[in-house]
Amino acid sequence: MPEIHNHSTCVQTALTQAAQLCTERGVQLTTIRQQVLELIWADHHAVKAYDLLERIKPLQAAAKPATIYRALDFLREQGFIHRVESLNAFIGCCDLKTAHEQLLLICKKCENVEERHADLVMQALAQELQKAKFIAHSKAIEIHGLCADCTQ
Amino acid sequence: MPEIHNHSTCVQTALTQAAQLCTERGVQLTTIRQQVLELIWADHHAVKAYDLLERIKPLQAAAKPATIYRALDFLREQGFIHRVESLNAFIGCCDLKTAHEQLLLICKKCENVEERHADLVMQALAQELQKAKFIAHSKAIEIHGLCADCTQ
DNA sequence: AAAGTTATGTTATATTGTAACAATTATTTT
DNA sequence: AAAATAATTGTTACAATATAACATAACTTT
Repeated sequence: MPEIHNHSTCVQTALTQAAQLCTERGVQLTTIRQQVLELIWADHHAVKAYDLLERIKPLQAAAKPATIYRALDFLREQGFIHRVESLNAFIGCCDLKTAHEQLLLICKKCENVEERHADLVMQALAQELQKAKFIAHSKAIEIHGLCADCTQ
Repeated sequence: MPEIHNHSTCVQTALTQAAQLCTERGVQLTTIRQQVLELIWADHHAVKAYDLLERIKPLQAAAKPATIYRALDFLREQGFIHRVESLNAFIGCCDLKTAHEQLLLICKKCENVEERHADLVMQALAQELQKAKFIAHSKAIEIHGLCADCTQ
């Protein structure tokens, strides 16, 4: 995330694109799913499932763990969010339009998660996988440390 | 893992090196810790904490979750094992001597986990991190898919 | 409208991981 | 060797994360 960034635009773009993709794909962005997606986009931190559960309760009094996990499953299948494996948490995907692999930079201090394309890394990785004769289905590259803003 | 590999040698090396490093470092490779390390090295699959708990019970009747998690913490601190974040599981580290980053190739079929150095990937990653001005403390690169043996 | 599909409600439970404090064992200091 | 200190383990309880299974409701297609 650049220091200066208009977050409401950021969220609006994500929600609009998600809605559009759902229409194209003939799948339903139901109220619950949209609310979960909005809650995930509240900031650039990774959010835990049970935090989402607490946050959605004012909107969906009947919400239970399954409510959240089902919405998360859907949003992941559609590629709208990523699971941060090393945190058991979730973040909104910054680039719904172009298919891409995710390199996640997770700051220990501000807890922001930045998603980067990192084409060169992915290229080197593809080579390495070829060498290993390994057919990749999914890739998780998660780096923990300190982001640019937090290392002054 | 190469198809042909003498696993008992593989395990022996890991255990011997671990014991030696513990002596050098002045830390204790206690019975429990050694047993957990051996159980992790039983094969090249990632092992779950509660599976380890079941497997250690014949040897340590009093074993409880904390018993396992403490041993796992120790073994990780010493760099003898890795946590596979995307599986909530653990594997033995194949290279105790040279410090290195881990690229983990996780086969969905045979469930073997192969650890590779992947210097080119790490180099590209270092460049990307520099570009992002991100100071890395830990790196998890986990690829799920089909290994060479399972793609015939 | 009926049938089929998709989504949600609901209860219960499985899985993964930690906190806190007591008891024991190992190591260092006297 | 005895005492003091540190490290490890025992033990109980519980927190946090995630899924299964089945009932009900809502949409879609015919």
